[in-house]
Amino acid sequence: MPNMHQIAARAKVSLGTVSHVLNDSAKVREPLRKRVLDAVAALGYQPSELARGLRRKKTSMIGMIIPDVTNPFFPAVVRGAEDVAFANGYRLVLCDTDNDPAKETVFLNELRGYRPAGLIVIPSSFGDLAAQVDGYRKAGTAIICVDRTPRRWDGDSVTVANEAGAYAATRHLIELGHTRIATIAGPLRLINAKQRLSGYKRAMRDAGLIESHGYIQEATFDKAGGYAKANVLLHLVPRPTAIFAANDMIALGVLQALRGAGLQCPGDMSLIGFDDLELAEMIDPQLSSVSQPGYRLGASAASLLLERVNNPSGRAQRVVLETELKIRASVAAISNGVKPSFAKQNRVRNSAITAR
Amino acid sequence: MPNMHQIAARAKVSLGTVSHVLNDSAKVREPLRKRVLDAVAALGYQPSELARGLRRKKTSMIGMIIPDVTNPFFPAVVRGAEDVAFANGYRLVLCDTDNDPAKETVFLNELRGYRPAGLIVIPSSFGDLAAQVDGYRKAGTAIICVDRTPRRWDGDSVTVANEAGAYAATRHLIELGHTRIATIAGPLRLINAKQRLSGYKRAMRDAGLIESHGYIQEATFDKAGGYAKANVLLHLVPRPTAIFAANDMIALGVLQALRGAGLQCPGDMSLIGFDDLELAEMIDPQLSSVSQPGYRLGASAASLLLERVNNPSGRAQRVVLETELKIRASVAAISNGVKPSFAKQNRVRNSAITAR
DNA sequence: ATTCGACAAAGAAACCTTACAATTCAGGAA
DNA sequence: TTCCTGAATTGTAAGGTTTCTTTGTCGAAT
Repeated sequence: MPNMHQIAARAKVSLGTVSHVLNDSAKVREPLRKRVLDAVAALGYQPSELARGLRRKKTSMIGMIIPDVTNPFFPAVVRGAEDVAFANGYRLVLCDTDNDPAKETVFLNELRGYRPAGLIVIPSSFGDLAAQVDGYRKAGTAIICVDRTPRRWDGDSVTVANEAGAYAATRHLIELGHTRIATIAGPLRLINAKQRLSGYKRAMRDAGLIESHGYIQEATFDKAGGYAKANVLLHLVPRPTAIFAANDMIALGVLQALRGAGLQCPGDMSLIGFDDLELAEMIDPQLSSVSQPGYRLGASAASLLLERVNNPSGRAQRVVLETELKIRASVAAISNGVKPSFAKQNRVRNSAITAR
Repeated sequence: MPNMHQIAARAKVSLGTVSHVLNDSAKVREPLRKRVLDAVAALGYQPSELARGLRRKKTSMIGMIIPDVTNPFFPAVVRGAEDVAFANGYRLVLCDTDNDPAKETVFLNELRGYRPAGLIVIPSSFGDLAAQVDGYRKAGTAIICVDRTPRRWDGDSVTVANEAGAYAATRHLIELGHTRIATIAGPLRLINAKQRLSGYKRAMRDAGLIESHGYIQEATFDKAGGYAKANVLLHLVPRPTAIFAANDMIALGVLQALRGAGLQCPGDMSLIGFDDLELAEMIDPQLSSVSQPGYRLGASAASLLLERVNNPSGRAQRVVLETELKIRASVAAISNGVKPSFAKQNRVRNSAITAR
């Protein structure tokens, strides 16, 4: 591959001049400029990002660490981030941790060697990111957390209103007359799973509903997790009449379990998910879900990150995007239950309206 | 960030020794070795992949160019490639072309600057890859095409038996008694779209069915494309009774159009897709589809590529994976049609059994 | 006519690593 | 003891770029 020396030689200018032409870093008189450009075209020269990065101590790569490309929610985020990054001349290095903290650590370590301009992380674990952050910050690499943050994260982040979304979903089930409402939470070491569980709990409390034993299950954020824990819930006595699943993949697992048990949704069981994946409205029955804007999550993260790259100091920003409850066919009013009046949030929080 | 010099100074050894310890490129006596490792740990040293790549003229990055992360088929491929690459110490740089040849060109150009060890490409266009390949090959960068290849591609590739899959799908519809079978093909500049169309045509020919005017529609490989062209098909007279969609996203668009027109699937229209996305069996009705192994496609591509990286010469390999027809609820036998006997492929190819 | 300033271009150093050639050392054979 | 051999270690150049410093040129001002 040709290098700058060869361009310089062919254009009969110095190395520095070639660099200035290529980067617009100083004025170069038109005739010389043209000679350089001609040489570049003639030799099919492509600058080495390696040498460039080595010299500048920074590349135009952005490392993105996600838990699983296979969960359709994350590609949406990736897409958002990619679009913004690309438009600004940055490239995305995608790392899939497979929800494995060990793999996450490896990526976090290795990525430093590429001197990326920034990192967009959807963390899978609490500890490692926090431990690594210092190293990155010292190297002048910006980091932003998306969708979830590690414990006590004090950097930039873009997340959604998980607690409020879960509250709205649970509340909707309550308003339909359900009282035996279970939830399948995500892994509780993840802050978003925790927040969604809090939202569920607060709605239950606000309605004066009592947590039944076993009605709160913790699962991995995938179909298999949902399937397994749904089967646990289905064997409880009394059986819940509604389930709030902490994400749509879990909800899909629930549907599968229901089908396996010969139960109808929403006839025997109402179900609300979280994410509102594109497929939510295509499946049978159409899945109610708390919609979160995956693309915007990624896009905001990328633009915030780039802002930070250009202005490393400055207060950390925490963007929180809204969610929206989409009601579809997977929920039904309970026929034989007593419909409880829903306690006003500000008035009776924690008070004791018992509906049963 | 600390560099090798500082490690060498702290460990009181030469630069070369540090390098040997780090790369296992020569034996180093245990005490020295330990001193080096201690210094590395103490300073939190991380080798610069940039300097390394610059020196070696090659990095351990693999560029992967895909048309759209948002189509669930591609993440599966990515996942397969990522797993294999990761296991071998390579990292994936993901580029999303958004099906835009211009963007593809940009990526192809820019990526060279990073001196990746190899490229895994799902091409969106015919021309550009072919034009770039020479440059890459000269730079010693291996390239492999996945899922599709450009016209006259003579390098490594991993694809599926598109023609056979489409043939099987169409043949199944014919065997159910359908005679008015339409297809919504993908963009015909893509070889896989073309092959699937050929499979459809051959099945029709083999059964002696005549191509009706307008029964072959070309669409983009997404839901919007399927929706638009399905609406065209629904207004044809006589209306087709079955549609073979060139991928599942198109099929989803078809379902949407059917719903919009108040038609039943499979009652009024049988439908088979291609890809067998995970969601195919979750939607209503469950979608029949030609299953192709996305993960294996990616994994094979990555391992083939790595083989080629280590052994640049050697004949180009073309791996073709099998497809499998999955029949689900979206197809039904036609009630009032005459069921044609399906012509044996080897006997009556191109002969004139007319079924209507 | 000389000096000054502005600007363009050239040249050299630095970035961090690896590969290779050169040097040192220990131990065995003569 | 001296020489030789093989292994361990060291020194240095190279790789391609950017950036800083220096040199050179030209017109304007003194």
